[in-house]
Amino acid sequence: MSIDRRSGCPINLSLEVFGDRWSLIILRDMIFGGRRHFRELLNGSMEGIASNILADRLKRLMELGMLTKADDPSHKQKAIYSLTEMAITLVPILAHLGAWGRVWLPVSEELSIRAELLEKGGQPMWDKFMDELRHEHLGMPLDTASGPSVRATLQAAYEAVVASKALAASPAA
Amino acid sequence: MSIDRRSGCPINLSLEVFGDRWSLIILRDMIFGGRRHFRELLNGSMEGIASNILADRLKRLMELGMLTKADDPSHKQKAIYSLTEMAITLVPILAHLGAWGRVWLPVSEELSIRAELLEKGGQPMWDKFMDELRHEHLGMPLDTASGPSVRATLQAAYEAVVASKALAASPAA
DNA sequence: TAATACTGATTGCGTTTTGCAATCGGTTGA
DNA sequence: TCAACCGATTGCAAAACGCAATCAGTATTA
Repeated sequence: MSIDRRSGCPINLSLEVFGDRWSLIILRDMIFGGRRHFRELLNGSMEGIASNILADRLKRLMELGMLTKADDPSHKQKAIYSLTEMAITLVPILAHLGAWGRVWLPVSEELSIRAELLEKGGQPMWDKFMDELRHEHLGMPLDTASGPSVRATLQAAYEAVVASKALAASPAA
Repeated sequence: MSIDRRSGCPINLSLEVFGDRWSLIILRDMIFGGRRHFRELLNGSMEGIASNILADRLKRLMELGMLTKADDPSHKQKAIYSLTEMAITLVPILAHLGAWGRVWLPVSEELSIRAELLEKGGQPMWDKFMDELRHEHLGMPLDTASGPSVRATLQAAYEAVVASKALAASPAA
């Protein structure tokens, strides 16, 4: 379950960590969707991840040091998953990945608005976002507590696009 | 063999293109190693790709528009693979991936020197590199023909580290 | 001219990983 | 008491993978 070590190349090792079809999807949902529980990740998954795959990937990501797990005080059986610093620093990679996909692949308008804003925001926005994630997942103090959170900003933009598309679909309603 | 389209999310679609253990490795060898032929990719692969997997991925990457294939005039049976613009614009992603891996994973010194230089060079170096790749693979004119090529610079740094490590291993020789 | 090596693949086969559906024992709130 | 929910786990089929052997055509060279 741990890393293969086919070679010591940084790109290869990175691929061995999240070079599959689900690991980055899970991290994306935790980072951008704010999901912390198994069921949130399972039912909220746009791509329809299966529960065994989710369980396997969560375990693997924990072994690799990308996630930690803790008991949720509100529910004895509930576990809460947290991003580690290692996972939080993926934000720039996810931003680039989204930007690349937006240019070259048949993305949907409402799902790409986040990537567009994140790309335009650039490093300052990524830094602010990572700072917020450190606060949320690692309990660190917020350095730059200014204005609405990056996640809220992205989410609001997403919902605005969804609303405007719904309006365009039934303008008389 | 084509894309799944589990969702229109840019990150998901990007993962469907190269979210496996080999596609990015092949592109890495073409971009940083300058490999253009099947055998070069097969035998030069540090991670030891199997020939059927290589054939499959080359075909898939062509279908996705990341590669093109042409006859090599020097050898009637030789095919030469070229990167498309779509693949060339992966350079910043590969740079970030390498930088992240260098920080968090057990990379080897000689294989991470390239990632280090590419990270330090930043966007200007990535632009220069992409310009060189466009020249090499797409026949475009070189906009910024100044100094040694980025690939040569990275390669020289790699070889210097290898040499210094060999010296350290047998100092009296 | 004949032998040898190299070209980009393809095939067969056994192993591993993946995806899906059903299910698990325990917890919670009504 | 009972249905809904919690994080998983299991069985099973399909796909992907890794490896070795092989292919036909081409170039090199003895």
